[in-house]
Amino acid sequence: MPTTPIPTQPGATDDAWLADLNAAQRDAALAGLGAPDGGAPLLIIAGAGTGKTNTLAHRVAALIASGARPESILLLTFSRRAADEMKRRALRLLARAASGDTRLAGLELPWSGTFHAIGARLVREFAQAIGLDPGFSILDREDAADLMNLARHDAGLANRRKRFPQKGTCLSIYSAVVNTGDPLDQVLQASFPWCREWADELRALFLAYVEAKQAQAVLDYDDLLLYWARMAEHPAIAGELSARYAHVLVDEYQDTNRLQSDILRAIKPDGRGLTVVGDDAQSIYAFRGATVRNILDFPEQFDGSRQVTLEQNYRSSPQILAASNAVIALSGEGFDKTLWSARPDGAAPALVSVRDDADQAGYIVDRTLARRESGMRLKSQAVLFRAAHHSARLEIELTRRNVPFVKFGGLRFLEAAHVKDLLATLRWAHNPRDRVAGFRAIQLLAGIGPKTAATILDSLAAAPPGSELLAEQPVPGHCREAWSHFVERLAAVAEPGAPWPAAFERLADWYAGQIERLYDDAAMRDADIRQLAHLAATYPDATHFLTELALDPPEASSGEAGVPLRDEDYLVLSTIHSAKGQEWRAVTVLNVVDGCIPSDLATGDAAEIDEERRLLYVAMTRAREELDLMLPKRFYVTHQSGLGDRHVYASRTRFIPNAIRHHFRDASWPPPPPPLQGSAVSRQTAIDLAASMRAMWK
DNA sequence: GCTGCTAACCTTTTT
DNA sequence: GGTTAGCAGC
Repeated sequence: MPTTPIPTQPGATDDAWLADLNAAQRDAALAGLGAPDGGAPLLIIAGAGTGKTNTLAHRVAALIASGARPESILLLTFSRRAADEMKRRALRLLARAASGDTRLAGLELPWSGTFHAIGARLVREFAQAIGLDPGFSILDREDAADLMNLARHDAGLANRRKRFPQKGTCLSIYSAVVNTGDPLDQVLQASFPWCREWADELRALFLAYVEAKQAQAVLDYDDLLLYWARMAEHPAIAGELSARYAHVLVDEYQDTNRLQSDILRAIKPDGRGLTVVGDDAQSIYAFRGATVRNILDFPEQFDGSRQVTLEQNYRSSPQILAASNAVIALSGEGFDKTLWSARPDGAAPALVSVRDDADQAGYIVDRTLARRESGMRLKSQAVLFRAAHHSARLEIELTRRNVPFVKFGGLRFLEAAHVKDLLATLRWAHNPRDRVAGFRAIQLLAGIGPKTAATILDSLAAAPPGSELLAEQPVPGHCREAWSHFVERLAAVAEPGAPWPAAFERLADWYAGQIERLYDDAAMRDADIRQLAHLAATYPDATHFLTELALDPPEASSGEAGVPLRDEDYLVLSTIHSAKGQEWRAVTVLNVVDGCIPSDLATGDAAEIDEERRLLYVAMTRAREELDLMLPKRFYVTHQSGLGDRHVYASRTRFIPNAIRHHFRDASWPPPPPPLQGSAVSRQTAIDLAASMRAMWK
């Protein structure tokens, strides 16, 4: 550990490594640095493209330079990618500040990651203290919904005369209650009014769901936060955590929820040593329980807090920024800030009218290729959209014209049924109490269905823990041989000290043998299984593999082609949500029409509409030089058979009313055909082509 | 009790 | 256009 602090105190503003920061950024990076307790609570309001990551990285570097131990810094970001980026930049800065000081070699920031990932680590660490099996497994959203469904059936709610909410809806309601801290009735009233009549049944169902999770030693996503928050209420654990983390830094604070702010308050009750960064104008996760109140009320919640506002935008041309500012200015409450840009002028953002989906795709492929011709790599261009399926037509067109692309958001690798099959099997091998995993895994065998699976799981649950009863389970006679093969592979991968990833590869081989029977398109799925085995080799053991896969899944998917290699060039397709924190030279936003932005499904109340407006703002502010907003005139109605032609006419999004129209320029595609004017030759000279045609045959 | 078929339903964004 | 519940047949 460094013993002599590198001479970087507040005020030492002439240090070379701070020279790239403007005054506000420097203020944010260095505030309260000398204070032994980390200094006053700090709120950094960082507008889009104002160098937020860079500023935070400088602050992390400055903390370490002034003597903070890297393991005393808790850095909470919205993705592991963001955490890695932050760490990379901070280390580079430190190296510069110390001019090659060897003490900095190999420095790590061990406590950086998402709330959920850090929560998983801490809950595992304190598991014994809170009466939890440290070997607990983590349910992703689908697994959690499956478990909810089991509880739903057990409670006899699945076949009521009047339809009871689906498993996914039940889970959403449960999750909303946990994350917002609001009572069930209020959540139902506000977000699920059509389920109000089921309040009592839902309450009973949620109790059964919680009991099932506890009996099976499984945690869902919400539990990672909930257990963290609740255990941090106990003085002994709170004391330990606040002593351990002298500095807590939170990125994207506008997208945190009530439970997350509870956690922060438990670790840093007076907010000293706490830094939060965010932009209320980019809050887009209310549907997940995030509340913009966390950031808006920060000054009231923490006495004596300091606030720094970053307003100089380094990303976008003044034209793009002006248009984005105009869009967001029409929204209501927020911190006062006016972004300005010193970047060179560019073209005004375009509102591109096209006939329909097909023309929209055609226009984008043409423009993308034209930009690449003029030297802009595909990777510097992105297409953004509200919902994952909006890009379907474009994906077809890109494939047809051989333009490589990678899609972020939407259906992921891990959600594919075959990948889930194999992971469930591995999970069950490691946690035999995990009923959802077991239920799925057992039924992979031919001739075993839900009834046999349930019988086996019941019989195992009744058996003393650790017994070797698996092989003797009552499977039908014709499955006996297959069953013993299965049990043997399971035992091999679960055995303590089993060779990793070799044991998993054997399990994958076994599963590959089942694919043919289970699915029609076996070849593609087989390739995915091999890729999964490949991925497994990059983790030290099964627990890390399963935990990190559930929390930081590989995020890109690109159809059947597989993820292109890092150095290949490809066009980026992304949901707006997944585009958070990124930027490209040219950005195209699909379907900027009412019904898509705002989504038809999110026009309930003013707050929802405002969130959709911020979504458009986030999309627009990703662009550096060129921004196209697509306006397809005609929308095909999706729910019709075959080659139906039913469609509706769409209109420009309500977020760009005529009052701010002057920030945009109009374009359309395909371009109108050139007027038939012609030259003098074409009009006057009479050449007898007809005679020459006839002459050919004479 | 398993498997395959038909009929009905819902359709966003993510850790 | 995809998933889920219920039913008939093996």
